[in-house]
Amino acid sequence: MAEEKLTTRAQDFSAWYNELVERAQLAEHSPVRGCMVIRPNGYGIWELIQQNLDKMFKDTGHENAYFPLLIPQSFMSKEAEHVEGFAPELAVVTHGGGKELEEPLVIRPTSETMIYTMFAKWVQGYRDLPILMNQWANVVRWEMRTRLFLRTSEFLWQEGHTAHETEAEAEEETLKMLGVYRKFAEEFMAIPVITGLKTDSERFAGALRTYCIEAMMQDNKALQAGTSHNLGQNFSKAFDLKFQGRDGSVQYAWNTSWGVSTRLVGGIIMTHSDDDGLVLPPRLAPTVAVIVPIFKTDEERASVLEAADAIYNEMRSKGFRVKIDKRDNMSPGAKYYEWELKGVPLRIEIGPKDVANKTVVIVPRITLDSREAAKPGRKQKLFVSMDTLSNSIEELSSELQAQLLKNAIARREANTIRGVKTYEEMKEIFSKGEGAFVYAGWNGDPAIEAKVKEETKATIRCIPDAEFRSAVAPATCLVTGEKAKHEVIWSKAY
RNA sequence: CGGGGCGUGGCUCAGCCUGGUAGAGCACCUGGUUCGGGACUAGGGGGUCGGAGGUUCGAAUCCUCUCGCCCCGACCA
Repeated sequence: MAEEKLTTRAQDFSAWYNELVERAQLAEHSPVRGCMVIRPNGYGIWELIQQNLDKMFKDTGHENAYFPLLIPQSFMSKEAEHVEGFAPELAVVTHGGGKELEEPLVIRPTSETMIYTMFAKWVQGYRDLPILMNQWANVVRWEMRTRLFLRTSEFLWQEGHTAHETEAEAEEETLKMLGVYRKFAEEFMAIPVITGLKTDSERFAGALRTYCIEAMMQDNKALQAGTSHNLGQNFSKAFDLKFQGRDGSVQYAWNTSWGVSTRLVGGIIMTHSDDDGLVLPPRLAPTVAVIVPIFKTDEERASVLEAADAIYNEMRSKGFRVKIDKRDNMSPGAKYYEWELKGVPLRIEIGPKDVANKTVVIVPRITLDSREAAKPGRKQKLFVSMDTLSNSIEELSSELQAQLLKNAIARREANTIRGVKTYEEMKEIFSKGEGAFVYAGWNGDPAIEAKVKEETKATIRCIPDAEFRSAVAPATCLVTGEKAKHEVIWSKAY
């Protein structure tokens, strides 16, 4: 017995998450309060997120740039709501080179103020628009309570910033990028998301409207996985971002900003992983398959390693992210547990019998409905030919990817409650720990939203887009009984 | 910032009440036997007990102060 088992999700979801992140060597707490060190296993996931999202941004016409970490404090206060929203969580640099600075510099919590200052210099006429830009960066928000990946004082993210000639164009861009996020969540992270509009209380400080993608974690709490803001002319007016229009008049530009962060890694963990450890969607797994050679005698060792190496080299040359585990101080069983903990989607076992048969055994990290069921209490074992191994890896990867999304959708639907009749009923639901997504009518009054938050800890995650709404829209506000203005989703959230 | 808990080899923790300058399991190193679901065995290396001050012949242990971390709450991606 080497390692003890993880705390299970049922025992303590929060402890399960923390143990998993550390034991799978994704990240750990740094010597600096609230900041995390992202280890290679975790950073590899982020790198794949970056690569794939970056391609999607470029395919939609955006370019990357980089703006500075430090922002003059005065910039922050130019937009009234913005400063109010971010002031409490700013880290401020007051000294440089041993001397007190004339004006303190804040470490960016987000870069609107710096970026629109620069955009203002670059834009004179309508022909200079649109500007479609993105940056990959770190930001700092001095959070009171932190959790690895989900909320840390410093985090990595991308922030897209655009400037447009018209309000309609800005709105189109805002929704387009929300769509990109949704596509990425579903196709790469295998996380089903609900798109929708934030209420005023959850809106980005300084935005006209904030749209979001919301996902349900395994404890039925919501995770805001990405946001896309229509900033209107709030920042262009604050930063004097003007252009001369087609009619000759001077106008303020229309801006959008949108971002996702390393929080997505936390979302992937909390959506798919199980009591054995991390489960990763193949498309974002730094290692898609690990080869474990098995042998007893020296002769077996030689032939098995030769075959395993051949397979390894062939798969690498074909571009598969595979690893081979040749450690000789560990039994195969111990290796299985370790790679399962680390979330590798496919395990390829190769022993003397396989070498003789020109086959390997592939064990998928989760059960695939598309394959023959395993014997009770056992894992699925798939015997595949060495000759067609790359096809098998491709097929199994996409089956596993699809299975994860399917499982996540099923779980979300099973924990979604529509048609709640009374507020008491909803209170009852949220008092029971498990949580849910509760669809209900709302009269649009922020005071009601605040009251419910106070009494249940649940908040309005979003006003869902049409495709997510109930077939029959709730006619009345669940709390007041007045005519409902919107159907909204209530949930506890991270 | 309020409430709770904790700082002792890399990790998890015991020792503290009833002071006598450290101990276990895991991990690590070396050898042998093992290896298709968490191996066994023999030997070995590594800590001055978060920090500072105090009491004492003597402090991981008692006292004071301090720093940090974790959990719960208010705030948030």
